Amino acid sequence: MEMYPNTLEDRMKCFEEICRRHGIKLTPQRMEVFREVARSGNHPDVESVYRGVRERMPTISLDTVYRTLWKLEELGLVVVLGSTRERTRFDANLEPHHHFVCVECGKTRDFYSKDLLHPKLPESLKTIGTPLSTHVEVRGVCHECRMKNDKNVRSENNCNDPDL
Amino acid sequence: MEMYPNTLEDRMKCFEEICRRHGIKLTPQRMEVFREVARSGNHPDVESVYRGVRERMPTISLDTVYRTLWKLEELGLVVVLGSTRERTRFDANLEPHHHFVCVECGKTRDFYSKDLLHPKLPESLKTIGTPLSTHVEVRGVCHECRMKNDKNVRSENNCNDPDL
DNA sequence: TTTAATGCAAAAGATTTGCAACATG
DNA sequence: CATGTTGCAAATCTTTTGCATTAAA
Repeated sequence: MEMYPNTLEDRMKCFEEICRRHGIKLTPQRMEVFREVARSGNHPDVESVYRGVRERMPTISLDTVYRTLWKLEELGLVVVLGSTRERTRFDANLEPHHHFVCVECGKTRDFYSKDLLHPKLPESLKTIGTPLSTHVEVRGVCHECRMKNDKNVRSENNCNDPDL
Repeated sequence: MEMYPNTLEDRMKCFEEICRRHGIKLTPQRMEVFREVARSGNHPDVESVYRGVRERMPTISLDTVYRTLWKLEELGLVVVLGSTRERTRFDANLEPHHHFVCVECGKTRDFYSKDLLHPKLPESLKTIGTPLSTHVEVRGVCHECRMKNDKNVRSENNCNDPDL
């Protein structure tokens, strides 16, 4: 049974631990940026984080906030909501469907499943609102990337690889 | 049993029908932009659509593509992938969870469900790739907005509403 | 003929980058 | 001390807007 840090205090500990482990410097700016995201349950955007941190640290710059947030994501300490760094994309497929997103190449592929269109939602949702539709996003590695990776692994170990 | 237009031809028909129904002018630019999205299975971004359309219509401007795509979305003819027009947002909650997104106010709230973390995925996924994790996004109306709406409806019908 | 849509150019936003000064490990 | 990090300003990239012109219904 895994445990996740869910108090602000635990999250800060986890943050410091991981920075140390990665040889990443523990600067006051980083601590404040992380604290700001960690204590907010609201999925803040960059501006909100910036505003929040500035109250305690008025000299911090916006680009440091950007850099820090991406660094935190890289370290797996925060997660990006919605479609990450990508541009807006459009889909004319109106048939209800789901998406498989490849974590390597970022490509999104459609798939269909009747079961997933109306899954059993938990009771706790009742306290939040009235559901209208459900969409499932599966993250994974697509076969295309899988094959590419296999090839690269081979290349690393084999100096006779014809592709080199 | 609903039917969705899944051939390019059907989609074009549907598009023309809906434009007419909404009194929206059927310009060559709009037709080309829609055709470009409709025929591509790749969830193209704005630039791709622009490039694609320009091959047949070299004078079209990028802002027309933007305007048209948003108009198509408004008409329900295309769907936006990922987190729409919003900014990037961050989340320090690492515990696996799902999101309830309010279609009115756009706010995202977390919810938890063990069942949804490992739902039964369809066979068809095997042809796409190897799943690592699953995330469910429920769209609906949150109670907050629901109440706001109720109030507005009341206001419209009641000139004595104390809030007016 | 009326009204909405287009193209252009400029503006506005969001995010990134180069670089010198600075702070952490 | 060495290296990674910061702040600033400028650059870049994406998206939106005002306006005169044009085209659809």
